Amino acid sequence: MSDLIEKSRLDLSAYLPYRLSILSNTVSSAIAALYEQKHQLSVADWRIMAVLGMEPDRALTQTELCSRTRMDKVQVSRAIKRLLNMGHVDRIMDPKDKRRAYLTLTKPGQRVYDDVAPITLAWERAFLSRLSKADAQTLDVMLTLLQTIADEMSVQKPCPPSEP
Amino acid sequence: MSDLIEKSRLDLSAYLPYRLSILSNTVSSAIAALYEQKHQLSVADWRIMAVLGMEPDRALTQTELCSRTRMDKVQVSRAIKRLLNMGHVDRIMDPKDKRRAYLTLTKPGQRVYDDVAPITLAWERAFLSRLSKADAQTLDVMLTLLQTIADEMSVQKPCPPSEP
DNA sequence: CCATGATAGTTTCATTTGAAACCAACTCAA
DNA sequence: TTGAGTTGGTTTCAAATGAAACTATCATGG
Repeated sequence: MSDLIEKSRLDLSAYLPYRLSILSNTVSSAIAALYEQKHQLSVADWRIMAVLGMEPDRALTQTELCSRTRMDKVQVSRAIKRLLNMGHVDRIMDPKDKRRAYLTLTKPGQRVYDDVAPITLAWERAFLSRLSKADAQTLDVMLTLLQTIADEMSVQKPCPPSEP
Repeated sequence: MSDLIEKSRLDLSAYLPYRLSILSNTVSSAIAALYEQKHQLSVADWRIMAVLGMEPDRALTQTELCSRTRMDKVQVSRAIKRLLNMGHVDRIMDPKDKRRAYLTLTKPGQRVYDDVAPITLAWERAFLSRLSKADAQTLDVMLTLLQTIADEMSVQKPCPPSEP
């Protein structure tokens, strides 16, 4: 039997961070398989498109995309470059601030979005349908809680050695 | 309110695979921070050491390490190379089958293991202590279930076009 | 105005990664 | 035997990644 609490020996297969990592990878790659080959999109590319497609009327800057996707600005910059080349997104300069540009999906980009989004949602729905309604709700609450804890426990960066 | 079941619009922040990915990354990097700088170990390196340290008496081949860590053979090969250079693992040829070699932790490797393993376990314990005992058990069961579902849903590779 | 510093985003460069090719050793059937 | 196919593990090469440096623009205090 397995008990997550009382453990004193490190067994990878029972180790929470490892299990989370395996689970996340399994899920991510199963879903990526649904769009990667078909539309030549990387996970980063699709994340950008997913956010842009969510509110088609609202244009976002790269900085906003960073926080929405939790990717860093270099990743976002490169994904945008690819998406521009593929003609999936459009970029218009902010006339008020020439550093910024607003990004939206193009018509073809919208079509890709309209193809992929339902597929990924269907996957999620199929996945969750394997759980009871109660379990699905528990999972939802649990994930939120776990993320909160993880965030709090990440903040503890080692103090820099005090300067004399 | 959030309901994992009834969704028809893709909202990344409520999307299970995305949430899993963020959570896993948050946890992994928090833990990696505990040993990466201190011992110059990558996550792959540490996984190998964790498995080798678990049963110090038993020597494992790289192939066995692959399945225990769920890393592929290239990753394992490179991690082993680094660990050999650092003097943390020892490799002895199988006299019966010259392709194989058995790997174990060296004395210094053991010392590193004995330093790191308790730290990572302590992190996990601290994390889990934020949950009620009941929640921790629920989490354990849930993770096992989710992994089973994810595995099943991954198998469905597209059928190769039938040959005439 | 101008200097200083912050912001938005890009590029560079060294390192890491992944896939596929590769090598060497083994098995087994003819 | 031997030679066709496997298995265990490594190398190669091109593409992905990350950190840090860089460009360009804006904001602000003097």
